[in-house]
Amino acid sequence: MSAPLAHRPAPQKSQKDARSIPVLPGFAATQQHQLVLYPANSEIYGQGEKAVALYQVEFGAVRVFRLLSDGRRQISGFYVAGEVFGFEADGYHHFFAEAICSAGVRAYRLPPSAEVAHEILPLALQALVRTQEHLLVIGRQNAAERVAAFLVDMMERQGGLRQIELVMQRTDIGDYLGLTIETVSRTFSRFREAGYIRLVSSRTVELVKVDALRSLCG
Amino acid sequence: MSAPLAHRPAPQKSQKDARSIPVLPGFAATQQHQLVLYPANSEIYGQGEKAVALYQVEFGAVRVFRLLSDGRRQISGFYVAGEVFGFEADGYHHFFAEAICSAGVRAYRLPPSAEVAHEILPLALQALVRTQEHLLVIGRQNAAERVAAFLVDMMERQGGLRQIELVMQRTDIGDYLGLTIETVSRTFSRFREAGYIRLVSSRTVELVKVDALRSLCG
DNA sequence: CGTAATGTTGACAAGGGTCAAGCTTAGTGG
DNA sequence: CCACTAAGCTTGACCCTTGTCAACATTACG
Repeated sequence: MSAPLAHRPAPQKSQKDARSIPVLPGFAATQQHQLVLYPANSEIYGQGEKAVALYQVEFGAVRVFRLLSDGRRQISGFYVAGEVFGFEADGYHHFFAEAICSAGVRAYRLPPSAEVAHEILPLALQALVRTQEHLLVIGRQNAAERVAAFLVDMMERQGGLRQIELVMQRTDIGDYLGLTIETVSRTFSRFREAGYIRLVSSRTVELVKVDALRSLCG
Repeated sequence: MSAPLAHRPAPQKSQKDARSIPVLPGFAATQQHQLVLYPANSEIYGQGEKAVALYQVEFGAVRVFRLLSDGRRQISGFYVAGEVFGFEADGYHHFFAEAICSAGVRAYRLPPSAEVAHEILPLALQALVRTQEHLLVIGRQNAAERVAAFLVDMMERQGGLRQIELVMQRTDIGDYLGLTIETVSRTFSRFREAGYIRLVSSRTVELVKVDALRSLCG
């Protein structure tokens, strides 16, 4: 399951450019950057491709993941409006990136010899710390702790509002947390029964007892 | 278990400086860098401390890890001669670093406004990719696959020799792979029974069937 | 309204954790 | 040099969490 979708619909360049997300500092208006629209489940880049740009989400959401040969998938991160992804080490992508839902992504072409390194470095370091913290969740926490950490993280990334929209489906959450969809679903149900959350719909969650969830995260 | 060791023996500055590890490019001889000796199990830095330097292992080995409040530990990486660690996002350490065995570590003081960003960026990106790949191992592979991946990785980092020295103990391997020491030990035994490895001693492993191990990794 | 995709729930199995005992090795001191 | 000790490692028995398989419910969509 969860093989990367084969189709890659031709992304469209955006015509209008009314932006709420500021251009990355260091990439002045003269620099090459352009907004591209990706339909839901379309590929933004694939493993093995040459890495030519950094990407910033303008709207929608993106998943970045890796696959094992038998199809097992690990999502290393979700990215929503304002967040940057696409960091690669040796000029080639080691991961896949796909739009979760219809998404606008600004591609910043990388100058061959990066004078923008001092702009990119903080972003890369932040990504590194986030990934290492995720490693702790995956490596040492149980299902309830992982889901709680996920919900709290999502809440904080959506401005701290108690009611959050999960753009991704259960499969994505499972592959992000190293769990099966059944375990994710059951954990949601347990949280609902315990009064920690309210499932407005399967994709809309109200965090009722944030403190309880937070204390679960360790 | 595995709480960070409280004692922090005063590290000694090295007198002689016969080096096999080249100084990081960008940190010229004029830059501030200095070799420090850390005894086994001594702390190099701790979570919450101000991050003032990058570190490169000259000899010995280092573990970088994070703790949950109940003592569960996740080692995000091991570092041996030539490897660099200590990347942090916001000026403070989010992790602990300890010498596994007696280790020489060169500390590169970070200039406040980093002109060396373009030197550091590739290292940070490499660390990011490594961590994301480790995430796949932890999140989606079973015990045998994790241990196989660990052994193959260790082999490659020690020059590809079939006989490798594991400087870390089983507890460290477990906390790196998200497993208990018992499971690590049992998996080693299974590999031995299957003829994949030979346990010369508990810390010395000969990889007899590298291909078998490699195909286990996915 | 019908169909497919997505999500939920239950029964069962298995992989890995926990607890406990014993073994091996290294270090220490008589 | 050997005995004692402690730390580290291995192995076994048992159990629990999570995965697997299956059925069913719900939602989205044509």
